[in-house]
Amino acid sequence: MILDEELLGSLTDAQRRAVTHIDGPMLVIAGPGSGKTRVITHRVAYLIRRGVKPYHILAITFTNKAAQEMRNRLTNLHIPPGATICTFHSLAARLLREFSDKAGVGPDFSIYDDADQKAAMRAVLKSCELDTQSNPPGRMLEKISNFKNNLVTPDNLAGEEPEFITKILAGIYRRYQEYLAENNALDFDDLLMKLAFLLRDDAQLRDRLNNRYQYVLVDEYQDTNHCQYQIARGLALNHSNLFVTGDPDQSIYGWRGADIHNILAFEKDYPETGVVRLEQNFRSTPEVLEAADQVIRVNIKRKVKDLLSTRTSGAPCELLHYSSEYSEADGMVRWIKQLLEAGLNYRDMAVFYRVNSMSRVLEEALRLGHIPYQIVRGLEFYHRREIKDMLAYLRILVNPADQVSLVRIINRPTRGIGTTTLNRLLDHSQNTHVTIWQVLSDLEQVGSLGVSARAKVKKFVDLINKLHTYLEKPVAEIMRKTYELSGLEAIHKAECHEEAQANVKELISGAQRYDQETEHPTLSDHLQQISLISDADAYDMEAGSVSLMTLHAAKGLEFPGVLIVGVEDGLIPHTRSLMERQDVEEERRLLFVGMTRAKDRLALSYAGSRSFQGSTSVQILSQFVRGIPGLDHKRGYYDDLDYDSDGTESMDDDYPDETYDFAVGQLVRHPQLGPGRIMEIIPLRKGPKAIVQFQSGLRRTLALKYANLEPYDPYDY
DNA sequence: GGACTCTTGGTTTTT
DNA sequence: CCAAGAGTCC
Repeated sequence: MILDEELLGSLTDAQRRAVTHIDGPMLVIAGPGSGKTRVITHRVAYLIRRGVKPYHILAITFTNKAAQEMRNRLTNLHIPPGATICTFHSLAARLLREFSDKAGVGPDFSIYDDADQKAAMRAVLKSCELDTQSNPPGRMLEKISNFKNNLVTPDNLAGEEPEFITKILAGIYRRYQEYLAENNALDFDDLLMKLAFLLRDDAQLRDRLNNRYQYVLVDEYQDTNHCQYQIARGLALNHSNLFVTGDPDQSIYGWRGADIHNILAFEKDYPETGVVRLEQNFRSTPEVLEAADQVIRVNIKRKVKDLLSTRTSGAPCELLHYSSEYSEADGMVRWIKQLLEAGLNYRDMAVFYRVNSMSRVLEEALRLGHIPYQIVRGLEFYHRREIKDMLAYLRILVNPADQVSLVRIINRPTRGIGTTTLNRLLDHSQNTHVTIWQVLSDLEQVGSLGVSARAKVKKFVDLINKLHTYLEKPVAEIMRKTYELSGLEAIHKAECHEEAQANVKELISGAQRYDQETEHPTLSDHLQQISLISDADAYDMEAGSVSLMTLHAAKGLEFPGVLIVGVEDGLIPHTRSLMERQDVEEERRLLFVGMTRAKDRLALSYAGSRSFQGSTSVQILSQFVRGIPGLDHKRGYYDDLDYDSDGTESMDDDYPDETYDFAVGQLVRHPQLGPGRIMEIIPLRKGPKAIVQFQSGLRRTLALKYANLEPYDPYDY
């Protein structure tokens, strides 16, 4: 224990209490910039120094990137390796692979991404003779995803609701699951669901895993969904050494099934819980925190928490106003140059936006301004055609049952196998209940096939068989051979498609890195890892460039200078969250997360007009920011359109500085009408009126002055 | 069987 | 406005 001081010396009392907590459940409510990552890392280090074997520790992070970083930090602390540090999804993939017999899948299962899922769903709808017009695959999948996130199986569903629509959906869900099983494939949600079921139903396996992972740590617990909740619970059932950290104010994945109640109710779920609050913020200036607090404080569903900056006063936060997204983009370039002059490096700056589509205009401006930048979108690479083609070939090598991948490349490059031939093969497979690969291997059985078609298919089968012989080689080598022998390389060369060649090269060097870093590299394992890569994983801290990313991807990062663009109604909060999900609070949290990434300089910008899907619409400043004090409201410089013809400013007339006691989206109680939610606030000269949607279904417009509304909180803490 | 054009639809966030 | 899917023509 002599070593402890060296490890703990730099920590605050609260951090130290969290790090040194030994047995039993522990909840760390950690505000932004409170050193949460540090606490988790140090805790892992502390446990190991106390004699806990590294392989008894499981730390679950939100992204692969975060896992990688934690591993690096531990190495820097001279902690011996061996702890399992990964995301929920990679953990699930790993365990399902290890216990594939119990999970009812082949160990080399494919992991289907969005596009694969859609292809699978199309095939299912086709086999059910349903058209994709009235049954959009995307919507079906969204519903199915929700079911899976809540551990609802087709069987549960069939019994539950007798409604016609649900019945059809249950049938499709069932067929979809069967189809995936036939393909030896799992989608993202399956990974979690299968593991959760395994932990629930197989006590022997659960005990074994409880024994293996005696200390379980979960980061970003506020963004866990029901599946993940059950997995965490199952893993810690016997020892209760469950250590979770999170911040309810930073829960931004509700739309994906994340349930903020998991963290809010942790103390109830685990009565023995020790709780530590980390409220000091070491990251941001008081100015940044004050602005961020103004945004978040309006939320109802939260535990009130002060953000206490440990830093001295800095620059005021700016609010920049432009006429259009183009002048906003120019403004961004000027903002970057200003910060550069003030002594920051490009890598110290980041620009966040609500939707990916906003990056285009920004990119153009950056290129024009000769500013180095990186767009943090790791998935983009894997969505490219040439990469998907390569991966489809590789998947078939390890998982011949994978029809989705097979269909993708059986005629790519074109080898004369058209839709007719393909359909004959698929039909035969389905009618005789023989896997597609067996059908291909025994073409004589398919009577409907002509001689020439048969020869062409045979050639394809020979190709795959040939590639099979390389399967024991290093992964990079298999890829090289695949690229060459499949003919993909030839068509890329013939088409002078240099970008495609470069991308495949990049894919191969990724494999090379994997080969070197991994103890027992296999193609199958590498493919599964690739499937679980996320956008955020692409962020390169070392690069000397300005980072551009969505607000979601910004989670967990920090930058000396942050600019958030498009702070407008309709974007933050997004129109769709206002319409459908009634979850305006999550949008508020999203902006809060973005703002609290800033260490020293924070700027928000908005444009008076923005073109969107071809048409231009008038935009106004986000309701989240309207009227909050402490923001230095400026027009974008050089932005002629922002000035009236006489040169005077008129902005204050457009956006009254009024502050309301109530906000859109807020839950309120009316003395007579009961609980409801504020849908809209209309500023009038006589005072603001609110449109309130009551729980009873009634919708009324009330003058706030007279309505006697009071804040309503359905959740008691 | 394959390449090309036309149409339609879609508003976000992602493991 | 732009991409994916459907339809059309060779």
